[in-house]
Amino acid sequence: MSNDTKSRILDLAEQLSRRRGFHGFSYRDIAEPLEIRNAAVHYHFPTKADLGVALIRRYRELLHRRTRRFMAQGGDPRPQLEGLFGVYVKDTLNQTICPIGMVSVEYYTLPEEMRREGALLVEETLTWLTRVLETGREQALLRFEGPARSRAVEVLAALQGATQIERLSEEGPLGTAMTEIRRDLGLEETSSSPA
Amino acid sequence: MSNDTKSRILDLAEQLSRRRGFHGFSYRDIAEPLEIRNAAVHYHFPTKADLGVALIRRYRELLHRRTRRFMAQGGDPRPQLEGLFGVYVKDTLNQTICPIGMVSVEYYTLPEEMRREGALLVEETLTWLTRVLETGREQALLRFEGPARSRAVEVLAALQGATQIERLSEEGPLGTAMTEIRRDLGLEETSSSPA
DNA sequence: GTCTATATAGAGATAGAC
DNA sequence: GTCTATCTCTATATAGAC
Repeated sequence: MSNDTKSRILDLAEQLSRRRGFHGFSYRDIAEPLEIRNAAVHYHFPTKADLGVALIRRYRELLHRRTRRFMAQGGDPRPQLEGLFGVYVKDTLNQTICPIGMVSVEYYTLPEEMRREGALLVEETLTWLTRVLETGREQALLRFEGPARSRAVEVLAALQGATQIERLSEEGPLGTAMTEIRRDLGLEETSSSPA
Repeated sequence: MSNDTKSRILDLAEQLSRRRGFHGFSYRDIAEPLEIRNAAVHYHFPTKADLGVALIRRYRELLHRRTRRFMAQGGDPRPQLEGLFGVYVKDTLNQTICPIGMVSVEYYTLPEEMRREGALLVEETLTWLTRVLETGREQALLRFEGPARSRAVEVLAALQGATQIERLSEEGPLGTAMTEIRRDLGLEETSSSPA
């Protein structure tokens, strides 16, 4: 069915844009592997801006699905945090970066609506992460000073930056950053990611 | 003289690439404001790859000039650290990001030699920053646990990420990140950047 | 919903005169 | 060292048949 084609376009476009940047892939790069024509892609997404907006919007919906339960009824914040780390680890395995980094770097060349979607993604991510950190501190599972929101900003920035630097360094900056973040939050090293 | 043209090309190309990404500007964007022709730019930089490599190499040389004295004979590491912060603050004022972020995000679409230059820039920055942190700890001016190199990775990643997120958030993530970094390093808040 | 065919614009790059 | 002129390629996008 056609809905399937639309999803496959989105899947591929998301991978390509997060690997090569939004201007680093073309309709041809979408059409060829899917064995459809250029015009078929335009049928589903008339302009590239439409495609870009759909991409980020879908990513936001994924975030909502993953965080809804915690936002509604709380719970152990540690798996939430490790889940976030896992997203970035997966990105490095896939040679991708998170959409926030993509939108940030190409910001001034992107259509207005993509910028807005990117801003919403940042806001929603920070709101959730702030809640995770605050809950962890209340439950004495995390230990840190200052506003939880500020910590959330630092953690998000560090994860995003480290995932990008991963491409330019052989020493595993993401793993290093995660270790340091855990340390900053008073989280003892567990099974994964030894220093 | 022609040398002047070459410098002006580099100046403009650096600003454009760090504002819009390396694929976000064209020879035309260089030629027009400088009131020269497309071909004149190609005379100085035959290919865009040549231009990109020259850009990062020049940035590396700037880093060397700024850090040479400290690397040679040490000194107070605090102005070094604040100088680093200042670089990122200036970036947000200029609507630019550091070249590491640019190269990282567009990595898989960039010519091999630009990738290598980016990797060198990261390595040299981390070497210097590690030395700054280590020296600060030895002199009891900074307080943190774990390897200085790991801290350096986290700090660099956080600054890079925060500078990017600055474009997507109104709450001043870079200032927030700097405050948190200072806190993590046991640096008391001084004049600038209140929480 | 997908196709063929094509319009239009812009990119990076080069030849050769001055 | 800079110019005019042009080449080639690729991009996004659209018209209209099936």
